[in-house]
Amino acid sequence: MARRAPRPAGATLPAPGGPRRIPDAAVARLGTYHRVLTDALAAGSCTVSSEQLAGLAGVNASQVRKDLSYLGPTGTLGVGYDVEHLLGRIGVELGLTRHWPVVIVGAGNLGRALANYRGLAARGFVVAGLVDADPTKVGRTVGGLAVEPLEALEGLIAERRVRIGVIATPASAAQEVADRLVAAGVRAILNFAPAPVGVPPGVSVRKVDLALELQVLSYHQVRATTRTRGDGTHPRRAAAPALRPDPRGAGR
Amino acid sequence: MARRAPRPAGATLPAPGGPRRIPDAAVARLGTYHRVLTDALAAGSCTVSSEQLAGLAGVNASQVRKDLSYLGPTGTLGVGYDVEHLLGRIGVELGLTRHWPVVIVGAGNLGRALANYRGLAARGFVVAGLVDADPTKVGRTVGGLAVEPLEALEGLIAERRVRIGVIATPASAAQEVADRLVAAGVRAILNFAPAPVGVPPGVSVRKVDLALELQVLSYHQVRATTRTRGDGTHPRRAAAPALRPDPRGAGR
DNA sequence: CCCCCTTCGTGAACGCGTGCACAAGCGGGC
DNA sequence: GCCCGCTTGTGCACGCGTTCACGAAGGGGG
Repeated sequence: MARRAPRPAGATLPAPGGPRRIPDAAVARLGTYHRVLTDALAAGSCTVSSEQLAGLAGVNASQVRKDLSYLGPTGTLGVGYDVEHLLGRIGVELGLTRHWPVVIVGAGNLGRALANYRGLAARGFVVAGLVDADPTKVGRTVGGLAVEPLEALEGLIAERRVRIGVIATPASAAQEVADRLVAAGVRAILNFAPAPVGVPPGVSVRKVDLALELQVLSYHQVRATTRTRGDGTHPRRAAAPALRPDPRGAGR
Repeated sequence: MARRAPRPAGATLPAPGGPRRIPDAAVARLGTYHRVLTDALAAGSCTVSSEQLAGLAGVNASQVRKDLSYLGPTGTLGVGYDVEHLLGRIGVELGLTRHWPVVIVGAGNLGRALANYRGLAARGFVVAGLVDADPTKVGRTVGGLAVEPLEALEGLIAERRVRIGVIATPASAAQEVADRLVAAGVRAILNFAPAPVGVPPGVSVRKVDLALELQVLSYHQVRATTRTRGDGTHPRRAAAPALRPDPRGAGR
């Protein structure tokens, strides 16, 4: 096959009149902005500047402006951003204005914790089903929801219009569960199992691996101790996400 | 436009005898390799090629080789990597050979799930303490561990040599907890609270926000539906992490 | 009515992470 | 003993994400 794709001309330019596509990293930050803006609105703020918002979200002010620019012109030039308007704008773009039925596969520690977690419902993610392969877990009630057998997965997805699935099973079952989710119509998967899942194009997957996060921290500790400031001028920016002290903690 | 720094000779080499620093993204993948290699060893494999390992971990083969090259020469040229040797090498670098006492702050749904999670202990992360500010939760036993009052945090960290802290509290308490953790000697924090925490230099922080992950998926769904492939040639690589089918699923 | 201060939006540069292609080198077969 | 195939390790280029710096524009004070 052609060595090195000849770089199709125009690939850089997305589409002249097409709607902007927002990079994942920016989408994640927009979600953060949405949360802190909700708090700010409750606290009585009508407008915020990019600098204020940056302080609340723990990022750079330039970053805030660039992220918000993906939404089109949303701010007033000498004033800042209207909190209410901005919340609406982000909500529409991220789909937070509607309800997203979610199915959780696996009623273990993590699955149950997620089913109980209020933070999900607060952002429009309704746990429409919780299934488990273990018959002894079926029927138990978790967070006002009965655990259903794994066999009910497909019917449940179709009936309740589920578009997002959460895999909270052991690694060995992850791929099979993913296949069934996709076959049943799920288009987005959040995978907590420590195993990679392959999905066909058009399906989104995001992976969260708790042990992996701790391993990265562990590595930082090993580095910090084995070479206790032996060479480096500064300990790298391994930490300290450039967050200024900010006297008042996010309005708690 | 070659103003681009003329590449000072020797600048590429960090330090002749100095240990190489590994980017966080690579460290995370090394953790994944460690896990799949453990499985492979149990399954009887003595050596693996970068291509095999890539298939198991769900990444590119080049990526595997580049990541492993951070560890120094670890492979045999015509054969591949010795599984046992590689496991040892990664384990040392990531600090998986020792035990890391961990304290979990917040005995809510998530905190309890983490305390029960066996995947942590399997990688050397021992939950040395579980504390909560709510008096009604103190004394309850979770995963063979009694919930202790928040006041016991400092003593517990000092006594059990805790270096890693996990914040599983509401957002409003996150910064205060982080400050106390750092003051008590914790050098690495895993933050599950949906709020940014500021720490002094030298302390590592990683953040996991469950609702945020779902919001990113939600955004993908919104985009996929509002513009049902009306323009893009391909749906972007929004998903499909370049994982080839790979007939034999990771041992399942 | 004019001027200055504030603040957004964005073009450009920098650095990082990712993927490709190739040279170097080891092991097995004949 | 020699050759051939397989696999590692790495230089290189591309694209993305982040940050800086500046032009444009609106509001308030004199």
